[in-house]
Amino acid sequence: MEQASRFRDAFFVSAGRARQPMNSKIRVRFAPSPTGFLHVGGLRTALYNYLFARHHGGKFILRIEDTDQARRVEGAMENLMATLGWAGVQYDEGPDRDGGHGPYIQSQRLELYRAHAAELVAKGKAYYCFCAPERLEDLRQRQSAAKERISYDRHCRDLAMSEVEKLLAQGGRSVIRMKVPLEGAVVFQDLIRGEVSIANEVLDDQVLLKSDGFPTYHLAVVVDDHHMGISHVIRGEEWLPSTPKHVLLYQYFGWELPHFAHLPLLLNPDKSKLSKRQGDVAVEDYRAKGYLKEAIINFIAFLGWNPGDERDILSMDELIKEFSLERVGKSGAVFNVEKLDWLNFQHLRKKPDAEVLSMLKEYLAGSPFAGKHFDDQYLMIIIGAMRERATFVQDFVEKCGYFYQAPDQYEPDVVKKRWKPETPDQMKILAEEFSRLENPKKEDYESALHRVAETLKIKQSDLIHPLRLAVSGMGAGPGLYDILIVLGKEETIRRIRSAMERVK
RNA sequence: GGCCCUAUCGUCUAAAGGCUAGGACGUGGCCCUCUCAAGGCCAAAAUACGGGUUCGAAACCCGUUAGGGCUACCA
Repeated sequence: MEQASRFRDAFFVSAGRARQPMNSKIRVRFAPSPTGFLHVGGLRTALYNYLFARHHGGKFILRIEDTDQARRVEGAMENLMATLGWAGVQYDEGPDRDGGHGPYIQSQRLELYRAHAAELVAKGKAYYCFCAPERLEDLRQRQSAAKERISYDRHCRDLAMSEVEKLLAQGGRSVIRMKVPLEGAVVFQDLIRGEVSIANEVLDDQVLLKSDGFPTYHLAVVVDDHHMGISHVIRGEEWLPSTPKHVLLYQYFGWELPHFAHLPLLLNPDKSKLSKRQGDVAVEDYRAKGYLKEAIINFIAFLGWNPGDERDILSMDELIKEFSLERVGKSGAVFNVEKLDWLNFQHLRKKPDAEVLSMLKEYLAGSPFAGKHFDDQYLMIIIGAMRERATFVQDFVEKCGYFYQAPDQYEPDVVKKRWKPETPDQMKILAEEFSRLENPKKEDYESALHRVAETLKIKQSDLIHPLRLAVSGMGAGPGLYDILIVLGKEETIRRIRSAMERVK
């Protein structure tokens, strides 16, 4: 495909050395704004950056874009870093990991942005604007009412130098805006979308430096990406329309352009941009629900990318090995939880027993059974019995509470179907037969039940189902004899007797 | 409204102009079976529409339609 070859050309040019994909010059970044929890879309962007960097032996940088003081949320940055760490998306440079390109928090780089804004003013590529917010609001309203394109009317673009100096001396509020050419167009290459072209006339004279002295995203991202040596800007598609402004800024500064790759958006089931109010979007939410990081990473990686073969369960190492921007698709992907559940099941199954055990113990500690002690050996048998039935670690408890506590109720539907008038008498005989067993194994329970069935001239299943109900209170679960082994002879008999009295 | 992006089963996707459009989740059925699962087998299910280009189009071009994104002194 044309797109693919374009990508290779772009890539090898950037590598500076043909046919040499391993290049330490590759530097990418994830640049979230610390306004809350890490969004799953954000995690995917971070992941693709990370995979791209690792695949090519480059560096992955975390940069905090906190240039909007109003939206600042206390602790959000720490949370972001912790969640990234939990997910295994490790950055090489970041606020707490200096790589010589810091600081990695934009609010600590204000002087740099001011200097660069001043440079553009001096070059005639930007200008001071003294328009009041009220005037701009009014302007937008009028444009909107007249169905005109909404943009700044460039009121201050051609103020005389003397006028500017006078207004500045008066100490009025001012911003610095970029001077967009009135004609022509910006054309740039996107690694995922190919050539993108936008006419200059539809571009706004974007504010670069706000009146509070902070830069806007557009200035900060260009300045930082340049000074941090970013080779590939891999970010969400929502940035595609403002990329021409960034391209223009690179030109104004005389800097080399990085490669751009705009990722397709993650979507709600109704295909709108993934958002709150249509389900969980914070990575934290999924973590709290018991999803494994392996499943989340695997799932998110496949939303917009695939390895090109028919594998669908991949580890982080395999993702690193297989990942390429060439195989990233162009259209948005719906985040559908059913497949995530299946992947969680798959990844949980792949975990060694010992690891599941420690996760189970951790979960138990926060459960209603926290006060009770269950030894490891006991829990291990439960894990063995429940593996094929557990999608989440908590299923080892919630789908089989009877392993932790005698049933206090019996599922009415199952009672109706399996518990006949003659059942209590049969259970009594069965309990007596069990009581004669010594250190019974699975087979011993089985043959004991078989003997009772023969004696009573009934089918084994006429005993099996009521017995399952008696010991578990449920109609579904592991093989009956597996349950009995876990419970042990005494507990089994106790539960049979209890059920004889209580099931009705 | 303007600009930009996108369009293959319900969902995630494969097919780089040439097989019967392949796989996965989910759904339904069958097998296995003491239940529920797991596993196995089978099935239903898609190239948005209309024009071109071509011997040949899901693929390339144009248009239409639909969806989405952006349109701030937010990022």
